[in-house]
Amino acid sequence: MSLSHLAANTIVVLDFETTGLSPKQGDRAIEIGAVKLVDGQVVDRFSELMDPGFRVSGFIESYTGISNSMLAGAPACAEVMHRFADFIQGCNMLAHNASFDQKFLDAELAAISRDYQGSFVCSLLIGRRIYPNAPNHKLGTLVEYKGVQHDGVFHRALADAEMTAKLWLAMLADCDTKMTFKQMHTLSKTPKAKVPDYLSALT
DNA sequence: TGCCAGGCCCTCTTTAGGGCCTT
Repeated sequence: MSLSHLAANTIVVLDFETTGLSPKQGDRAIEIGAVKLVDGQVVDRFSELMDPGFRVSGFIESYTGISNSMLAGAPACAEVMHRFADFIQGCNMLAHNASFDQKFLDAELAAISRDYQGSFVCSLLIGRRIYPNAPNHKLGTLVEYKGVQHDGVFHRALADAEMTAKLWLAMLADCDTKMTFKQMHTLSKTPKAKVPDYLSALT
């Protein structure tokens, strides 16, 4: 399905918390958070913990604030991901460092034989192109750099998805509010040296 | 035994190496 066959004005901004960096190494999702934007307005939210079936490391407990006891009472990944697959039907998606979230989405949906049609755009890649003078391009840094309001919660899925959505809207405002998802997708893939001048040094 | 992510992107590049980002 091409981008044009999806709801052009609807984007799901998503963020996974996981047991590690690589589903190929056995890592699983432990939380999914997402906000659905229609014409730049939040119209729906998704936030669920999920039990990966094994204990997470102390590092992950500390990094995310998600404890093994919290996960012990959560539904299994398969149950949550079925609901999330329904949530993202017909939508394009956005994430910060999207390749990371996409590989976990692909792995978790493959495990339950579900699929999706949307494409991903990456706010990290866009940030590197349009804010070259930012101290770095971590989500938290760009949120501060752009003065995006936040509640101080980081590394929880819904909070990070909300911040990524606000960052996305700030990026759109800086580039051109009328830029389409497809145009932003193209920008994210444009070699940095070929990004138009008026977009390549925003602050 | 020893290793253990992977895509993007820059540069002292392309016959490569290393930092940045995500958990």
